[in-house]
Amino acid sequence: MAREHTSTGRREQNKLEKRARIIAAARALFKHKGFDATTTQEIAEAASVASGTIFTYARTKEDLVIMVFHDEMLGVIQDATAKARAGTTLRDQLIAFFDVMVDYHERDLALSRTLLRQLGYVSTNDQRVLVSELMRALLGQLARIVEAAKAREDIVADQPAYASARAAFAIYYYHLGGLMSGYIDRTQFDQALKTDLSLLMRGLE
Amino acid sequence: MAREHTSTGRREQNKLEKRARIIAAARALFKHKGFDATTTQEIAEAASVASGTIFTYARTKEDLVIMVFHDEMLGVIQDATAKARAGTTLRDQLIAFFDVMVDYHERDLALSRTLLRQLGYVSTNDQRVLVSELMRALLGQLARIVEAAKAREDIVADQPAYASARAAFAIYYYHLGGLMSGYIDRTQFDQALKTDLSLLMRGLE
DNA sequence: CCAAAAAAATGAGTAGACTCATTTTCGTTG
DNA sequence: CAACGAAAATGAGTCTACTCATTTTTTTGG
Repeated sequence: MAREHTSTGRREQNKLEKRARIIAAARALFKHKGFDATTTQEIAEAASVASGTIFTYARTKEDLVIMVFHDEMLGVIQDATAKARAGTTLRDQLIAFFDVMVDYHERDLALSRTLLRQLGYVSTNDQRVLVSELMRALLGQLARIVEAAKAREDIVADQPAYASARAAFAIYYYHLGGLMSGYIDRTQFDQALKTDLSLLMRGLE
Repeated sequence: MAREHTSTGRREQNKLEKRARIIAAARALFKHKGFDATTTQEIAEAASVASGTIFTYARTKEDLVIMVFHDEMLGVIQDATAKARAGTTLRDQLIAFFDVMVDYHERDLALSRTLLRQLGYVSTNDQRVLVSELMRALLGQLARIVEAAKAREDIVADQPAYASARAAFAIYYYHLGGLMSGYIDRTQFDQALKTDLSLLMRGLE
């Protein structure tokens, strides 16, 4: 018999459960002891699998960070979207959106730093898929916000919403890196984001 | 007697020479065998120092990548600036500038990937100093290009040049990450950069 | 239900980045 | 210049992420 691609045989079930246990264990340990101080052995123990099993689910220890974030971030994006709705101008909506994201990252700096590091160094295909999914969700929401601004004639309609969302995110991402690496503090971050997004709104010409 | 801060006693000389040897050895080995395949032992041997000595000059193996780039990148920024002069509009100048940078990164993808990774994860103060210096040089040149565009009334003069340079760089940096991580190819990169910089020029409003 | 094959798990072993107690080199001072 | 203290170099040892040959579990086809 031909199986569905996403089958629910015992094998698939076990894999899913085990994967969930590993991610949960990694999340708890990373938050409690920090990324560096947590060993893959500890994660394996906490997840009740052998040490080698970790590496059939994540090629590297860093991959685990991406997995942990993947789940959480989708929720954060939703929160950010909700918060953005309150704003009146597109610029304020974008700032409100990114504000929620930064608040999230500031809750666990060390871990977010590891995430940012990993986002710029995708090594496996599984990882690429997870990151792509996150980025699609994030840019999709931003593009929707931009579309709404077009509809109410807050901005001109002749620019593709997706490119606008991307440019805004690029600006946010750059300053987030500065904040996470300690080049600037939160006040400077807020200021820089405001300045540069205003610039994007008005244009240089 | 009070010594100059940058003294040239034998001790300082030795340190500078040794540092130069280590960086040269690291550069040669990284280019020849790749970052991962090069061991710190090999670098130490090639530089004629003991294995432990490496770590008095670089806290981690990744720090070595920053050191290697620091020297090279200053030259690349000069080349990029020269190339940018040929352009007629600010947008074309920026594209020409970034073009030189990307060409450079494409010559050794694996190493540039490691660099990008490290740029987002500064761990030591020495590293922060080197990166800050690079960024200052880069954004400084970009700001000068923007200033020139203001002078010839290519763009309006009421935006701070530094913020404009920063926003343009943020857009470049975001797409560079996409290129280095394999989410997009060079053609898509060129297209996206063109689109998003045009957006920055014209503004959303 | 029973091989046989395929997929997944296991954990002892390996490799290599990094540490640190000790040794060596250099600068200073009387 | 000799003796002392400080800075730098050393390399044997540690720690841990990751590998891989073997074992266990699951599926499949007859």
